Amino acid sequence: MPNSARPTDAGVAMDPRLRILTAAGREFAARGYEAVTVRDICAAAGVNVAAVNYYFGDKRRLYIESVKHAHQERGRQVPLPQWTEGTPPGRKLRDFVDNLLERMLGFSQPPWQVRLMMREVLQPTDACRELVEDYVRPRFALLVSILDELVEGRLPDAELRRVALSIIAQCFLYRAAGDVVAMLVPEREIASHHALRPLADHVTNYALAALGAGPPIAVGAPGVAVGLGDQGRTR
Amino acid sequence: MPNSARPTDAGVAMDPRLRILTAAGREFAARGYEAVTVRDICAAAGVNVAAVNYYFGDKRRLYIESVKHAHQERGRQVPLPQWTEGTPPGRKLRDFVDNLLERMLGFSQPPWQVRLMMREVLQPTDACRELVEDYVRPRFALLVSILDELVEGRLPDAELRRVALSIIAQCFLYRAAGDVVAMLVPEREIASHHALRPLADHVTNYALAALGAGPPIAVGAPGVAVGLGDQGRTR
DNA sequence: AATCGATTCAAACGCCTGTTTGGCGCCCGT
DNA sequence: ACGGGCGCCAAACAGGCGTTTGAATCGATT
Repeated sequence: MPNSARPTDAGVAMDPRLRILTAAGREFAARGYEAVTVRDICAAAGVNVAAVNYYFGDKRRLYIESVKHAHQERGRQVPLPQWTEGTPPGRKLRDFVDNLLERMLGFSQPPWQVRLMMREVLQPTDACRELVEDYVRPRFALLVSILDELVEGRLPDAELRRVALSIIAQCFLYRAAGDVVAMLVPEREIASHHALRPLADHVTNYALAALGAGPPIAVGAPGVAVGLGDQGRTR
Repeated sequence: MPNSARPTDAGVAMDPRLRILTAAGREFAARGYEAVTVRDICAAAGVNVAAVNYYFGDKRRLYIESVKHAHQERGRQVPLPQWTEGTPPGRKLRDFVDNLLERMLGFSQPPWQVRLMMREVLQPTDACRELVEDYVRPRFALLVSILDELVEGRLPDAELRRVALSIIAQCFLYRAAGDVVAMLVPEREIASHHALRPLADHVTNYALAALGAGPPIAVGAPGVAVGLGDQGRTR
């Protein structure tokens, strides 16, 4: 693996392998595996067609590598907040939802990586099982444990898992079906009610209310959480 | 091998146009537009390759037609229940969720039609906007009106729409990401907690509790709705 | 019987796909 | 200094793609 690129080179030209990897991720995310040609990717990455086979063997393996790569990148970009011993579970839930939405909708960075992983979720391929075990399951377990803490052990695990899925589902919808949601909701409402923070508050309050750990959904200032119940509260 | 089918033949051999339409729907639903070849479809439908272009012009238009066809078929298969004047809104909500899940998961019939429409939702093409206006929007409006009735006008429309999306999201998750859900939940739990009826109850109860129109999620017999609140109740 | 339009077919048409090839030039170890 | 190997490339490859063609077949009408 001696490399011809000047080791001190920066910016524009990086490791061709990496250029291919990110270009492939972007393309696959946007248009799907079958619709993207090796030539597309190589053009976008500024390398020769043969480079894909040289570095990755074939298209399929490039795809799998690009999914893994995107997943790693994403994990690095949006880490979970650190909680102290005394952090109340309601606060943790709020942070968790906030973090999940930030990851999925990614207002602060290009969300193509999530879109790529979303494809795996929607139609699992070889890369999927690995992705779930490494990335999804620990998160899911964390959410369940937060909920458990929240209801102080009053609910069986099976029930907790269903509630956890209900929470994830709401974040999932906006990422996976965002285009359709935008068609169903008046445009001005998107900005005011469907931005990241208002959404996170809605999902959290909805869950807290359903669990009896917060007041019912009520009329109030649209985004700002209304009535924090007895739980610790956000920023 | 010239077509032996008498015009009066039943069952096996029907209008070739229709055979192509359903074969195409099945294939597109399973593997996506790009991955499916015209030759695949024609082989499955038992017609010559040229038939696609003869009846539909080209592959793209066949795809659009197959989406529309699947949508119509699906609507015919699972009609909404009829409500009388006095039906309480809680009951309506329950029926609505039940119906939505039945449509989406389709325990009673092959769900490939839903899968096809799901593809449109996840990555809209030309067929999508039409699909949303004809099929999704009226349903969505109905759900919002049920919720409005439920809270007796105490919530603004924007809030109602968010709650409606939260409900839809939960049904959506199980259809779109069913494979991953199955990986996250213990196998025996799938049958007991994630069958149609228990799921519908969970989603409904979750919503009722969040809106303050029912008791919080509580421990109880796993599937059967526990505590119907003050709302009218199911079958 | 002859005619006509609609339907079906085998075969072929370009084009584009993923992949392979063989050679060119550059760095690096000895 | 210099050969060997590594990275890179233009070009070519075989096969599959969507689509077109022109003739064969059929049923109903004249």
